[in-house]
Amino acid sequence: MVGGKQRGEKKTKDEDGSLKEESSLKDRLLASGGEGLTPSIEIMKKKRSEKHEASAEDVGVSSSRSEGNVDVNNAADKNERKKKKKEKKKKSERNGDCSEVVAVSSSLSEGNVDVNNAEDKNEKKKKKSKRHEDVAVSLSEGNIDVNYARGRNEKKERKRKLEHGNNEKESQVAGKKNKVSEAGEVLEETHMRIEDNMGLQKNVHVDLVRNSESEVRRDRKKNRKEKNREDRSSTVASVVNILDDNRREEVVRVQKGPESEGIANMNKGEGRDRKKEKKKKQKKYGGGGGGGDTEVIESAADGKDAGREESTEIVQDKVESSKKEKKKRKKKHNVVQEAASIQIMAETMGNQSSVIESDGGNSSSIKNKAREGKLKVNDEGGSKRKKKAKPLGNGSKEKSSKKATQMKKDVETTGPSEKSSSKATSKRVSFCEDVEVFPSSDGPSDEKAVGEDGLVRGKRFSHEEDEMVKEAVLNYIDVHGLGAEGLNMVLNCKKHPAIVQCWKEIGAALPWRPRQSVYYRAHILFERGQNSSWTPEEYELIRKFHEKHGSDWKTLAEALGKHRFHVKDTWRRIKLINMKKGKWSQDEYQSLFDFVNLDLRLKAFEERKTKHGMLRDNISWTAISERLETRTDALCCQKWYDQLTSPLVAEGKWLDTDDYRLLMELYDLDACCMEDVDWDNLLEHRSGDLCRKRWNQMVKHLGDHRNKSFADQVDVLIKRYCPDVLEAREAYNSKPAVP
DNA sequence: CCTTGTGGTAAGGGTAATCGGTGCTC
DNA sequence: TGAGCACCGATTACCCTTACCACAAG
Repeated sequence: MVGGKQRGEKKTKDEDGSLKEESSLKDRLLASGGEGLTPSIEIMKKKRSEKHEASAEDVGVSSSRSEGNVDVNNAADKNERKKKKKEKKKKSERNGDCSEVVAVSSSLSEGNVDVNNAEDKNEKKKKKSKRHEDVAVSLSEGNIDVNYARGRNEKKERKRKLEHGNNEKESQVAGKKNKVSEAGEVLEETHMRIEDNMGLQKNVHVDLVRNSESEVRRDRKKNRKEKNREDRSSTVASVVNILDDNRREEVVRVQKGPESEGIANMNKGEGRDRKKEKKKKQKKYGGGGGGGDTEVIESAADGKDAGREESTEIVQDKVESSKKEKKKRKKKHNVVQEAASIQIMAETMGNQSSVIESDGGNSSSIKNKAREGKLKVNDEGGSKRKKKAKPLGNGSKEKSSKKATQMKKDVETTGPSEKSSSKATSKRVSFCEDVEVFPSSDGPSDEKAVGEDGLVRGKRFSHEEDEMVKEAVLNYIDVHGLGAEGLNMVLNCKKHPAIVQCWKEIGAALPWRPRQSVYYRAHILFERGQNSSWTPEEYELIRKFHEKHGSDWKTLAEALGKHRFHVKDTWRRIKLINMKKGKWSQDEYQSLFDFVNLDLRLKAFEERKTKHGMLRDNISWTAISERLETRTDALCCQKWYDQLTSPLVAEGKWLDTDDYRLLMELYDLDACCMEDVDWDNLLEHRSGDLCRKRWNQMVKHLGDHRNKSFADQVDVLIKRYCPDVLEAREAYNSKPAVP
């Protein structure tokens, strides 16, 4: 409740500030169906239509465009046939041997499907009347996904049944496990329902194919309408006014101070307010802020959820008790009870790894574990890597270790990291702010990872560094004779006044790293769970927990035997109610571009703040994801940088801003096909080959539009890459970085 | 009472690894 | 037509920093 919903509330609460104005700006822009977003396009379109009037070559253009439709249909038919064949093949394989299917079981893929199932189920509970509509929505991604999902669900169904059978056997042994099998039944029923829905979806499928065809026609019609729009100049003027207003507001805002922020700062300013509110609310838990909602939902839930509900209750009980403990800090910590409840959790969840080392273990055993690799360390990364290693990133081990020693030497001369508190050093690291030439996939280079204070930030811990951190902690325990409870004490040193400053000493072992980073890393290394995959039941637990208690990740993490970061990250992945999977739709692409463009535009009026080396454009992905509603922030970010931004940027051969220039030139040129373009003279500072290469990259992410005519493709892309964003980006980049 | 230092935590931007689908070639 | 392979996109897990808070010591 605290996360998404509270954000929604907050937005409405802040209606007096400029946020409202900015959001209304955005609303206005979006309400105009993207037209308002593209003032420069309108200007260009006007120019272009004038050009058309002057020349009499329209016939050629339109004929070439009409060819696009034929291609689309042919391609669609071809794909259709292929898919049917594949499906047949898959079906026969599935019917062949059930046990094979079980053997194939992968906990990860299981998780995926079941999450969807669970989501579907929730939806059904809440909106039973809308059942069929929901199915249609979940399927709206098209034919491929329907078949794909169906195949996967069939597999899962069989697996589920077998697992269910096992659960029944176990249930005779233990009463608690009975509840798990009940939950299994619920899941099974969900599967049945989903399969029923699949039947319906088969029928929907035909319509979808038809729709996609008519969509192409609709797009073309829409494009023509847009071109004929007469009121272009007024739109341009209004948007320019809006932007000017925005500029003025920005000045006022800077003068007023950080009172309210736009989408670009939504995560920061607003987030802070939210945090404060959240804290207050969390303090009031006992009274049940938001508990009312949950109760209603819970009472509405049918009895078959009892199994899972109960397991949730166990966690919640644990949460309540832990909160009481927090309140009565001076009370003795009841280790036995905690361990017992964790044990129950582990049994209920079937999570063998959930038994965290609450007893701390003795230092020697920890050492052994660490050395034997029982405590999971991230050294597998290097050897396991199949994929092409990205050039810089983590860097090779030798390289990083050499660098580390070098840095260590450097820092030792200047003294240990006494000044390493985040406030003292924050925003002092001047990493590459030149967005265009930032190697998109590499992260900061080693040199750039070293800040003015000589501390390394934004660079992953190497295996050697991990070992050093572990060694330092264990050393501290040995030297101070902390014994069996040592690790526990160090990781919770605040509870032990005698060693409250232990991190000063431990952090000194890696003087080139901020103490905070060492602290963080040590917690990860010693606290992360061994079982990294998530079960559908765990997903459901997180949802229910968050619904009731908000972001108290630590408590939940303790109960689940996982690290709180990972619990939190998992929540980030599952929190969107309308989350979509699979291929991105054109609408999603367009929306992503619109929101990123808006964010970049707003940034043009902001100070250019120096951030740490891991950040690139500092785009507010969370805010964008919330608006997009169908993809998580991480997915948006990844889509943007991995696919929509050219890999040529990483190679230093291309700039992000060149995308805009290229498209503007192509739009002006109004060529019918690629051959008509004089690529060599398109951009002054880029070769023809490069321009063509980048064009081909852009076309790759046009989805259905890939089969359209060249001119139509330019139209689609110019709508995505609004030319006025070029100015905004240039304006932002030309500003001096503010620490 | 104020300031400073420290541990602790949530939030958020970003990366690495893996899996499965797709398309190309033979 | 189908097998084999490489590539690419989607997904998941994980990383790391920052901002902020609470609390204790000076």
